[in-house]
Amino acid sequence: MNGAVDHIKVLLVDDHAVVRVGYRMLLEDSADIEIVAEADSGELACKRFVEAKPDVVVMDLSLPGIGGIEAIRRIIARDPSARILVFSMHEDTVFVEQALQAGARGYITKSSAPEVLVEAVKQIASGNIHLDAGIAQRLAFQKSRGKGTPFTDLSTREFEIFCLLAEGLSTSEIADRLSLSYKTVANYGTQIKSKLNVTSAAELVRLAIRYGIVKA
Amino acid sequence: MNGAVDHIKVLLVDDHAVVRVGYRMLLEDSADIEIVAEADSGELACKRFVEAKPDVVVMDLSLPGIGGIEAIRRIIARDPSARILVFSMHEDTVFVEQALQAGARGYITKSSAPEVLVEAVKQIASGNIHLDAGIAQRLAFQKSRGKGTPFTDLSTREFEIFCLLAEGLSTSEIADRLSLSYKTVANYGTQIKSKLNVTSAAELVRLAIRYGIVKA
DNA sequence: AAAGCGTTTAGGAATTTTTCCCGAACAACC
DNA sequence: GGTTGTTCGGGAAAAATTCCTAAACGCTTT
Repeated sequence: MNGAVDHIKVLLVDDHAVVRVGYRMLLEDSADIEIVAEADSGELACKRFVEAKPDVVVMDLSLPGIGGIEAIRRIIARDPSARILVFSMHEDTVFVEQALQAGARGYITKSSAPEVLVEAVKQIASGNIHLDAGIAQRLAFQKSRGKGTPFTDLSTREFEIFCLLAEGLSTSEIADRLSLSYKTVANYGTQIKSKLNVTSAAELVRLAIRYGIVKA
Repeated sequence: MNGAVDHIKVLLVDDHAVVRVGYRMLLEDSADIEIVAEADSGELACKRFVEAKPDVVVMDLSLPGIGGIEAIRRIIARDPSARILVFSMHEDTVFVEQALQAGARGYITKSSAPEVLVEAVKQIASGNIHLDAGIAQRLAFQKSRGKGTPFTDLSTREFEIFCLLAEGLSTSEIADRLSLSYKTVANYGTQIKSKLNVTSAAELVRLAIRYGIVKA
């Protein structure tokens, strides 16, 4: 089933037609790679996958409709051996986690050198996985302890303070509202950021919004 | 000075090499268009512009270093007749406003059909302006109601730093990226919050997300 | 040409916030 | 009874923010 594949059939998924042209040109420069289908939405990607039976799917995450993650999930549901390479502009580990959990076999960013894309496609075609080096490192660090949604290992109090921070309250305002020492809240803040693996208040807020905990 | 140009020399500016390959292929499919230079940063774009004297600059906005808006401003400062087409993934009118104010002659998004890019380059080469239809409509609608965004009284530099703050970069990371003193960026941060009438980083991020400047 | 204005840049100093390290109190659980 | 996790907060150092000030630059206006 696995092992070297001499002729690699690829399905390209990206909502920007111009970008797809770039991928196509780059990949077909390799004699053993052929683009057999393209899709500009998650739904279409699933349909094209069934039709074209590609060896590798190269997929952007930001897609109209069901989105890239859900598209991966559906393709994997149909064929658990599907080989999907995510080629996203998001370096955020939350996306990587989601993509891998959905069944992707690789994740590289659009900041990668063009050769990296070709290399990754070949790696994945032959049954390996391929992660961007920097991302793999961060992910490993993150995964060393903890799993599931980022919030599962927050305690009740931590989560409460997290929500207030995400809403924009200052440390002293929170201390006031919860009748806690300023120090306590400040220490919680540090702890929360550490647990959620973010370095700034901004990232914390975006995480909260992404998970619907506060609205923008 | 204007009128039909039989041979259009183009400068391509985008930080992703893969994407540049796509543009190049697409544009050079037209016999009368030639890519005479490429750049992957704002600074390099300015340098290449002086060297190559292109008829049209095709430019992404999200660039490392000084950023796309500032790059436009600098190129226009050198040559007010420069013809710059912005080819961005941001559909938000805030960016369109900033780009046009900086001197761009056109704005299309990466969701556009490939032919639109070619068409826009030709339009701009012959002295016209070219705005994506949907964007033009929204911009006109907004202007008609006199409903300015909260960001209109941010200067170019302020807006640039605002975007980076909203993305979650720390003060020192921004200083590093823009080659500015830490103090300068810190002071900008205070100034920006004051102008936008927010008191915390969290509120700033939410404002940015609400207006589509950064994604959650 | 000179004057005025806005923008960009940045230092000084005081203050506030964050971070890291530590420990106590308390409940729960095996 | 010991271990573990949660809550709470102090101390000290480090980092960030705020407010004030000012130089340099380009642009406009008189």
